[in-house]
Amino acid sequence: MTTVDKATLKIDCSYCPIRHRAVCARCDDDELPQLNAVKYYKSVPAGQVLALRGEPLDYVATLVSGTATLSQSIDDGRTQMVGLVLPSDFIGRPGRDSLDYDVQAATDLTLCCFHRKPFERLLIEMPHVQERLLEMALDELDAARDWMLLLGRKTAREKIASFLWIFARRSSLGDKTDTDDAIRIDLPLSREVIADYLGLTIETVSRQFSTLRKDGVIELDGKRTVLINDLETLKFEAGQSSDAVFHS
Amino acid sequence: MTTVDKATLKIDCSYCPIRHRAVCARCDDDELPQLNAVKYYKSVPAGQVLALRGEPLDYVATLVSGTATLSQSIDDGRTQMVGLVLPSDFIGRPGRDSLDYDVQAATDLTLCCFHRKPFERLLIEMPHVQERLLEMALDELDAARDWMLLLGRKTAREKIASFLWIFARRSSLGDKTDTDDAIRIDLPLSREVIADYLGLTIETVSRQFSTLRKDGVIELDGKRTVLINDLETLKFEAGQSSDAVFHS
DNA sequence: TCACACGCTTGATCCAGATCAAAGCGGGGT
DNA sequence: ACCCCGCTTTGATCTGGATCAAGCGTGTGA
Repeated sequence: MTTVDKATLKIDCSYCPIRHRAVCARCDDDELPQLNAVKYYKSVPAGQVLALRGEPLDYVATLVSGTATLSQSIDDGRTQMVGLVLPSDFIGRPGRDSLDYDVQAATDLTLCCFHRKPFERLLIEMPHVQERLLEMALDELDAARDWMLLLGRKTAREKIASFLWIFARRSSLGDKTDTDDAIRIDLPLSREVIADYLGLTIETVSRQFSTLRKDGVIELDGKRTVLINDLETLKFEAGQSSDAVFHS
Repeated sequence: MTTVDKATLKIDCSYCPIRHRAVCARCDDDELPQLNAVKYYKSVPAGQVLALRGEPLDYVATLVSGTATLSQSIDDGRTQMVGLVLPSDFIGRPGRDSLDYDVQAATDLTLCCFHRKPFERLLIEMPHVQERLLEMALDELDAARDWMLLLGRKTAREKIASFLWIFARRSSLGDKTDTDDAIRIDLPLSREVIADYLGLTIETVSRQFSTLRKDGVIELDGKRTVLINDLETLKFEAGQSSDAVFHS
């Protein structure tokens, strides 16, 4: 809504890097023009707030690049991150004009946006989008429930290990080098955001990073880069079984 | 799957007590026969496990009466409840034959079941069901995210108060006596299940109930019945703002 | 009628993680 | 080059909730 939005060149959906993972994943090629017609891109600088709890939001969007956070808070300042938005994830809620949490850019973002009303019409006209949205919502629900186990029952060390495990798994899938070479992770989040994500304080986060390093589970290269030598060890530290099942 | 299932008389959907809240809520009356044709009822005794993490489940269902729990656990025994299933809520995941968590009857249950495959066909044929399912999934996601704030950032006292607040709000809506008469809640859950829900131990749950009683926030009548004199006080104890927004 | 089992409460103690406090240490601006 | 300023690490201490350990009721079956 502020003037920070900067329209980006509109790319044809067929060249979109997340074409097969986003809300449009199930669309046939001949359905794409309909989406193309109403979508628009938006760039958002790191730190900007995209939506505030309860405030109207007139668009929905797919994240094309960058990382955003979803968070809830209590008035005394306590904050809990309730979701991480990664490329191909969907932002916004069709059928309601405000969200129950805040959305903020953790890095610079590129969004593929739709005004809410046209998008809701689209949902009815294109069942493939609706189906995919349902599937994505159910996946997010499963992820949220995994996170509840972490928040309610895991120790600080397990929390940090689980957190790293998520990124490690994601990047080791990316390169398809499924082997056990060391994995390098660039965390897009500050210690404070990590703490809010895990239900810890920054001091505890920092200490756990240090002890995991001393114990040889990880190596640190600067503040934001983590090297993982052995995925199995990390998985073990994360509390094992919970993340065992792995779909699609 | 075991022989404990007991078929119940099949009731016409139009007389169903949850007709307007469940997955069928948006269906027109002339769509109901399609549902009627494939649904079947099932009674489940308290304590029975409906589904285990990762094990195939050949049906999906709407809960008609009773209370069920969704839970995750780590092998060393730590358990976290990740959802409460109340009448009109949906159990199961279309498009996947197993769940990521365990489902267990907390009380005797009545289920309105569909075999999974026919239900998936139904979803495609009846967009109203698909739409409603999406809406319900998004509502659950919001609820899960509220719960993440509770698990990650609230104190034991706030957790107990929030827990009671959920039931209080639900029952005060039910009777439509929106006034501030004392509200009586019959908890369908044991202390152990409450503890697993809130990420606490039974001892802490018990102590917090006691101190809330001493502080005059609640009264206890037996182990499972709670009286709430003043909803506002309870809401305050629960950490206020977080639950402020209230849809539909 | 008893007893014993199970769910709950209450008490005593412990400890993981919070809180309070003080250094490091980059990186960007002048 | 230097100096802030914000982020991070590390140290010292405190504390809320966990853990360990008895009791207490009440319902159930012998």
